[in-house]
Amino acid sequence: MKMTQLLLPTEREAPADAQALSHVLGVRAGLIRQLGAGLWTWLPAGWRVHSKVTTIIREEMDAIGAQELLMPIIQPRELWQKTGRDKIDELFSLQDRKGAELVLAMTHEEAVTFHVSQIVRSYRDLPLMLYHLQLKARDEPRPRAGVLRTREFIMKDSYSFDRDQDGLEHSYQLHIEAYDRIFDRSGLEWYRVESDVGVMGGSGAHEYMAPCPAGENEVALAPGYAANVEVASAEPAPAKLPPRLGEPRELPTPGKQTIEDVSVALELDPSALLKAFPVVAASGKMVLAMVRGDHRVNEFKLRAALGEPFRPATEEEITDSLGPVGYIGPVGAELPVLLDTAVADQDGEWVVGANRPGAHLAGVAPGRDFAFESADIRSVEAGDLVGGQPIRLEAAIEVGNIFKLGTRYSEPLGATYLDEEGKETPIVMGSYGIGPARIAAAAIEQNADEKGISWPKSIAPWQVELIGLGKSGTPEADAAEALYAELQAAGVDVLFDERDAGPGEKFTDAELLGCPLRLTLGKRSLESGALEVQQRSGLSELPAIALGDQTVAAVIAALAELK
RNA sequence: CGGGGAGUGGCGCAGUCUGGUAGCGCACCCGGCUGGGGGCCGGGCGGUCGCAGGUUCAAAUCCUGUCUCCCCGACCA
Repeated sequence: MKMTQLLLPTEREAPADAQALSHVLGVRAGLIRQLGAGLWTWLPAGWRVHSKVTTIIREEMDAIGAQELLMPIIQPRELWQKTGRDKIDELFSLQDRKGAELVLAMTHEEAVTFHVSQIVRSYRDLPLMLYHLQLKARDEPRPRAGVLRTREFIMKDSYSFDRDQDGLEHSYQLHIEAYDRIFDRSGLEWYRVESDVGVMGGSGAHEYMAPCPAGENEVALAPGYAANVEVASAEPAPAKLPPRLGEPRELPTPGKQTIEDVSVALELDPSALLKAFPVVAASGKMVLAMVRGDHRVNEFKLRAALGEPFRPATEEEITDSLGPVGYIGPVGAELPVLLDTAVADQDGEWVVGANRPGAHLAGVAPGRDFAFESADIRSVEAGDLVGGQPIRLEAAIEVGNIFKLGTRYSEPLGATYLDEEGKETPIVMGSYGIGPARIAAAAIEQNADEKGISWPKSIAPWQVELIGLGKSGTPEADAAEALYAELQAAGVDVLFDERDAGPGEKFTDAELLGCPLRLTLGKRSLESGALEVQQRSGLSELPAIALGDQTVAAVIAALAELK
């Protein structure tokens, strides 16, 4: 591609409202432009990146025997009513001219299951894996960070259909292998982490996380361990408890309602206090969840422990059933107490609210002074141990997820088959997503420097950028033109900057755009008889390549050396 | 949805408080010079100041309403 024919609107300055690196550089390098909130156009160079990512995805999905198809984004609402997903706030809704209710698909479980339910009749038709690359639309409450969280985006989603749980495990394992290869080949640093299965149930899920500063998620990492903080479990540092009292003793704490205030007033470490978190479950049951004062309740874990969604209790509910907000505790409470394992597993006495204004109880021992059930309901903290190793927390963006659905969709949509005994059985499903745009954005975030982007070779818009110096008609410009033609003929993925512009402008743009290998041909090159070669990563100079019969072969060899 | 901020030429911004001929840098167009890190000289094009209504002799500027976008949080299969 010749630069003069390319729509590549590079910008010297960052858009004023951009924060995330992938947003700033995506716009400055001329890859993407915004149309509205969470609505982005991929310009030619950016679309090349996107296409390279989707090509890798297709190759690896095909390699595990998945078949590509294409399903509509506009779908009858009725289908979504059958699975109950028509209630989701993020679902875009519309009507046609006849008033028929339609939705814009957020994913395609309903559609693919609908088809499979009609087509698949026998156990002989299974297993089956289907995928497509299609737009998803989500009415996000808050799109942000350029292309990282948008209202419309292309997603690769695949679906597996098996006879039973064992079959699902196998399909799931195939996807793990394919996904590992996809993210490796895309040049990302990534982790496969355990994730929350969410309210939809299912028997297991993993997320693929790419660490980057603009990431919206946090992952807990230790040698041999990686999990979304939503589900991560680790061993906490022990609470720093004062000497035992042997029985509860009331202490006056007027005006001290927060963990911090109470711990300062009593001269205790926050871990010596228990934090009470009253919640009301969807069924109406009220529960007093308790964690250590220095810990935080993890909503995902708590929901899992309760077995149903919940909301925090209102101030009125708290006052009616316990005591004044700021002084509530488990002793004498009429509510079931759900105590975090970090507390339940340590023998000792803690400080809790006395359920009376201006008072706390010290010397309270779980079990002796109040009954409880225990569960892991706290969020891990940096420094907690897993297998004796401290964990660290890192921001990351979710670039893919894999999910064991079970019969969540096959049952409501009637996707069944007849087994060997002629018995009607629901199909066991899995679903697997990847966001190519997020892969591109994560690659920018992970590899950028102060000059611009530094693409992994596999997904760079072009692998090579050839910069021709000197205005057209000069010998050096002619030589550059000739070299470009030879590179093209040899199948090299090359962008040729033959603009009538100054060298500074060309170099700066090349560094912004971030093609892995830069070739420079100017008057100086003709004098020395060699082409200058620089790799974008680290901006380090590589050995010059002699101009002549072997130039193209040498360029291809230099390219092969790059990661 | 709560909090904060912003809409003035393609981009980045000033001007708004204190109403009086719409400006600057970059980009763009023409001519010339320069030609290995966004170079120089000269001449140009381009904006009903987000939108609607109001106040006024006069509104980018004051008032009312409204739309859009961004950031933090909530939310997020």
